[in-house]
Amino acid sequence: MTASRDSAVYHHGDLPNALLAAVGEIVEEKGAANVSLREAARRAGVSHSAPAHHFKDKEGMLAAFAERGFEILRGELATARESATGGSALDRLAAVGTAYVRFAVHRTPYFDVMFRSGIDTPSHEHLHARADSALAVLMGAVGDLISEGGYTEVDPRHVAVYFWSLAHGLASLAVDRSMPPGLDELTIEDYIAGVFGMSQLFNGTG
Amino acid sequence: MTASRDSAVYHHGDLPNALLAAVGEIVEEKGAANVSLREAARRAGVSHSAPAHHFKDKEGMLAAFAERGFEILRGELATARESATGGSALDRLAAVGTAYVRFAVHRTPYFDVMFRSGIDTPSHEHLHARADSALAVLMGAVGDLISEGGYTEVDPRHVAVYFWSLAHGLASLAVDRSMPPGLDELTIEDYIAGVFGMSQLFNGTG
DNA sequence: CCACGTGCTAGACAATGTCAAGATAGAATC
DNA sequence: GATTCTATCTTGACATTGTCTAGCACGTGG
Repeated sequence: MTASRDSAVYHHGDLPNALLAAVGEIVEEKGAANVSLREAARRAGVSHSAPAHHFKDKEGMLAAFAERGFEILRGELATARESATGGSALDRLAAVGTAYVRFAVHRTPYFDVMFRSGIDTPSHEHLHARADSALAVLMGAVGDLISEGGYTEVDPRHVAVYFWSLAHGLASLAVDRSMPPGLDELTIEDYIAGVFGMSQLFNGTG
Repeated sequence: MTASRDSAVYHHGDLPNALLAAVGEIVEEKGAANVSLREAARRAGVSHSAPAHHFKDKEGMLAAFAERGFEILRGELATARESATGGSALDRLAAVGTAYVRFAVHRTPYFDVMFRSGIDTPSHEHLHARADSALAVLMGAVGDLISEGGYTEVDPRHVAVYFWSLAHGLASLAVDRSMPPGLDELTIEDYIAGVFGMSQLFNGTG
């Protein structure tokens, strides 16, 4: 309310949010590789070097955007896990994996910046923490499976990486729309169901 | 021999290759996001706009580099598949998946440009063909599994996407060095063995 | 009413992608 | 062997970008 005077307001009011919103638009329109500080500034209606005051540099702005993405992802993974409380640990794990892929598909700009914009996550402390926090939901579901299923012969770390690989891989393929040739006739949802359904084969061991 | 006179040779002799080699160096040193036409030209010892003559534009150069990557990948996948001829179809599939991940780990610059540089693969006809060609090896191994194992209740397309997701996901995580927190004590090879070993659970169905 | 700091602007610089125009050398043609 | 021809590369220019330095605007506290 305060900051919507016209155009030449000196103090924007909420520039960081406006800039991150602009980043989202740009990624959607032109891809993560074509985000620029100046374009974001233009869309927010501020001068070309205003962004530098809130984010250290270009990578800083992308990191802030990615941070927000990890927060959302964490929320969606947690929701999925909880809403599958009734089922088995495997069901819950599949639900988390499904939510992961859906996040990538429905919030592609976030996914792109988070994983394929070339930003070095570990070097951004805050971002790194948020990423771990989102991942912790998956790890928790894996922990459930291990303890509940009594998989004594399987290394829990392998199970964790297995599910994350599956989810992340399917998400990447889906976002790239690079399904194997002749296989793009099925919808993403079909593949999600198929791929995570295949993980149900875990029941075979014990 | 002919083109290694000194520096000021007008006709380089093999500029395209020299440029692509330079791209490989740059990606390794500064990441795929920081490749530039001019830097590549500098390393090849030619003028700043020489690359444009061989590759339409920056994306064209990256596409050519990615093309080369898909050729190598195809070769390594095919070799893996053949060298596991003795084993079961599932063994062969795991061997192909393993080779995929190893390619990503050992030839990271290629993998980065192929999958995370933001180039739009489908829009580059030649590149698209090479990508499909590499993928065909995986698809072939999946076909073997289906026909040999008699999996009547499973959609072959799901199996294909399942294995590709697994391989591509693990490859991405490995390249990003973003194993779940506390899980980076195992080597990539451990995880490759663990993850594809877990696929052996397929034997449970049939 | 005046310092004062936060939030932004203004101007400059080197680097980049891309385009237009020209130079150079080796092959083709006669 | 001289003359076109063509692929290959150079030079110069321009708009755009990231980043740096300096300065301006405005609300707050004295």
